[in-house]
Amino acid sequence: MFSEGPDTVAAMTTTSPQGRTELLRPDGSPVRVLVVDDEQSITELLSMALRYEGWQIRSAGDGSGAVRTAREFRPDAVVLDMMLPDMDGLAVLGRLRRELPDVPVLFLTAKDAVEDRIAGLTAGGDDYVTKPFSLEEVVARLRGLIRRSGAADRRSDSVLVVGDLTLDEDSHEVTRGGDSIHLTATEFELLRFLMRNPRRVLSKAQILDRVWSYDFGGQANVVELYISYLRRKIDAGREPMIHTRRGAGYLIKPAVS
Amino acid sequence: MFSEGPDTVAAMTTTSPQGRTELLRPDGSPVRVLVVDDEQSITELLSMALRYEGWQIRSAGDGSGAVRTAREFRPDAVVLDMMLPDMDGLAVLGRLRRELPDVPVLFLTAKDAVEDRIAGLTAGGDDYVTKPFSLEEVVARLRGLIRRSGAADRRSDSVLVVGDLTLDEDSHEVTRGGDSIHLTATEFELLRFLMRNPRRVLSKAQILDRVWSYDFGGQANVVELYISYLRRKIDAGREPMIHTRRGAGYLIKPAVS
DNA sequence: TGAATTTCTCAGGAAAATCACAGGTTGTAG
DNA sequence: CTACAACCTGTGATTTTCCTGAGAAATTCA
Repeated sequence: MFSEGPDTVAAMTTTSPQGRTELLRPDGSPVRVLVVDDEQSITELLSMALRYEGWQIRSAGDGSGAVRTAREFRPDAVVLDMMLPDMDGLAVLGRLRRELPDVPVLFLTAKDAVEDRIAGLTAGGDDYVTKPFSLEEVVARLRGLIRRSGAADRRSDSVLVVGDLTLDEDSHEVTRGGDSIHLTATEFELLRFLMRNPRRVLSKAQILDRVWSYDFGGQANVVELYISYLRRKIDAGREPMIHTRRGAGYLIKPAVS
Repeated sequence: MFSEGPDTVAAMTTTSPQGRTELLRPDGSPVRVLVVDDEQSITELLSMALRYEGWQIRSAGDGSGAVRTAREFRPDAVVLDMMLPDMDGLAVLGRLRRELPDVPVLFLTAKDAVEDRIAGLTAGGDDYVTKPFSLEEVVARLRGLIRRSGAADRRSDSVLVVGDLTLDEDSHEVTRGGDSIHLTATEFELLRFLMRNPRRVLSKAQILDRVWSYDFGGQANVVELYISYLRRKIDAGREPMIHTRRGAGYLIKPAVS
């Protein structure tokens, strides 16, 4: 049966007190994710962020450790750096596949070495992000993989809704009051983060930490700038949904409060 | 001078306040918090304030002491100064994470060092306050962290209610009789402090100590001024909820007592 | 490769918040 | 009733925070 089986991940969702929707396994236990990267700062960063999603995390620093942990931990998804010290990423993948045939993998890869090798791999339903990534990106991709891998129960949809504003995480489509709105990649991620935490004040530091890459070293006022861009596209001439809490941060909420 | 002597002492020694919602762990035992700072004045100040919340406190003055204490004390949350004598704040964080993977951390950091060093730290749901902080700020942030981490028993919600007045700590929204009221950051903190101690006289000294930063060197009548602001916004044309006890302090209570 | 798009820095200016000061008001002790 | 202490609040200076235009740098796409 699948009471303990990690391979069946129906994408049940439940809503926590904060209004956050969490992915859960059919038996109500938390989703399990294995993180594999040789840089410890990366595994720690990812573990933190993914635990905060309510998931159960294990990490490994090399290929053999990954295979060993996978066998015992039976994760529902794997985050795998393609650049590991002991063996080639493809070799690790092969061994993982033997242990966990149906588990989706999110590859981490350097910016340049993308197209050739990865393209083929993602054909099987896997996905990848390039380093340096933003946490929102990793979390979103992972949520998508897990959601789709539990094909039996695909009730959870990928659309966030706040008031008359909608954002589709799969198609990247954004509408307000029915009108389609074009956003750039960064604008999209910022809006997604806001909409995943509606009616909640988010500080500029929080936003920077989640939406921008972990190695971003620039000015903190990019957040102000992109809020400004979003307002121009989303609140333009309408009842504003993005609000400033001076000295605290920003929040999004339905217009007709 | 703003110490009235007897009144202050009387109010300070009042035992467990009624109407205060206390955070407890699932087994009913008090929440445990570890405070790490090398300035003893700071750890003492914090320990006193946090104990007053009904929490169990331990403190450490350096990184190695912090790790040692954490292992044995198993706190539900950690307050961590990023500037420690023996090791880098990030190093301490790493070691703490290994001991206590799921424990939320509240960082204390200098005002200017925010931009560079905080990057990535709030990613896992952690939070930070800048020195000099106000005690209310630290307590509120800690309560938020503990609440969200699930260490606390009841998934207590973030809304304070006194009569027809409500204050939401997540959205920073304040309403009276359904009408939304806009408050500035300082007004918000003052009202939060009053509402967390309803029907209780709070001296100007107490208010100054909790709501303003510990290094505030200004005139004591800022409290009067901000009470005045609050009244204008909250009691405007309604049955007053904020009352003056001449020679003693202020208190808030439901209008139709 | 060149053009279009996107990301980000910088800086000026607007808006808001904080606080000191001081004169007015109210409660109360004597 | 008087005088004083405690409290209230208008005014405005100072500081903080936020917004946004302009353009440079980087990236993407044809």
